[in-house]
Amino acid sequence: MNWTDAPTTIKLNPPKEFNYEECLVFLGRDDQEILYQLKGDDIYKVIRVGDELILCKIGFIKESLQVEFLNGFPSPKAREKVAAYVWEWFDLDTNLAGFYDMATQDSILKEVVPKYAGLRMIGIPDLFEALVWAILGQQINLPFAYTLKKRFVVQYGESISYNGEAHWLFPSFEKVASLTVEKLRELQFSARKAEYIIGIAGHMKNGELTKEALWKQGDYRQVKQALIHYRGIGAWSADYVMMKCLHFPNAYPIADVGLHNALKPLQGNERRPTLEELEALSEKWEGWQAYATFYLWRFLYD
DNA sequence: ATCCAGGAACTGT
DNA sequence: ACAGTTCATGGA
Repeated sequence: MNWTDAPTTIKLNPPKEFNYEECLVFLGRDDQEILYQLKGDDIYKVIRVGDELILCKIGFIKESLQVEFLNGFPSPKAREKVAAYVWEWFDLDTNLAGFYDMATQDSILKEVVPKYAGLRMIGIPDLFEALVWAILGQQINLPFAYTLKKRFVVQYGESISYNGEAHWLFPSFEKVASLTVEKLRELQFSARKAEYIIGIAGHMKNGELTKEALWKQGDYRQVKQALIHYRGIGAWSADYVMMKCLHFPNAYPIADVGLHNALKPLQGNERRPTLEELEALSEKWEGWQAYATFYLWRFLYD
């Protein structure tokens, strides 16, 4: 992590392949988003460090990501945690040169990837949030999934007020673990999704399910198996979480409808790609499946 | 009205 | 192992 520290503002120096505007396009893709707000070219987001809720204003000035603290003066340790969070959120550890090289040789990616040069994998650093979002997104349209997320966050998350506006934090797994299915049904969660989410929260509350524990499982296949063993997490959700939260470059949600829909026109087809075609693409994209998928989602948004 | 959503578990063979 | 069924509700 390449950053400079100061009491009220920290600066992150991103790698060469970084385009803030492209990242903003992705961040602004849904106006129902509640876990951050865009105002002009600035991003407002609350980040939790221990018991502290730190409201940050993130912008891009002089080739640096600048994070300004709006509610008080976090300790040096807290500032470092915030820097690490933002660094991870924008996936600034990945060197995209290899991906861009590979894309120039690929008949599909070469039509897509250069258009969004500098777009990073905008992640979900919080594991509970990533798992819940994967479950909420299963088999329902995206606008409705955002509606459910919004209700969930407003009902069970914390917020801090700044200039008359509420800034929300994702609910804690401690709190969600003790909810009942009925309480989530009130938000129009299906009974199944409610069970899955409460169950996942319980596994996180007892400490067994953490990012570190998952990484310790070993390679891609082992981590994926470990995730799938939790009720409510199938192959698609496991890959989604490994892509957006655990930073596996070869995570590949092969059953993803968005991925399929993006590939349709790029392959010149009316039909969706077959499983065989998707597996062949995965081999061509080996080591960069997650970024390929992410850029195809971005393509879909155009 | 009908089909599909950024699927997954459950059931029966 | 594999195929069919059920869950649930909003959008097009």
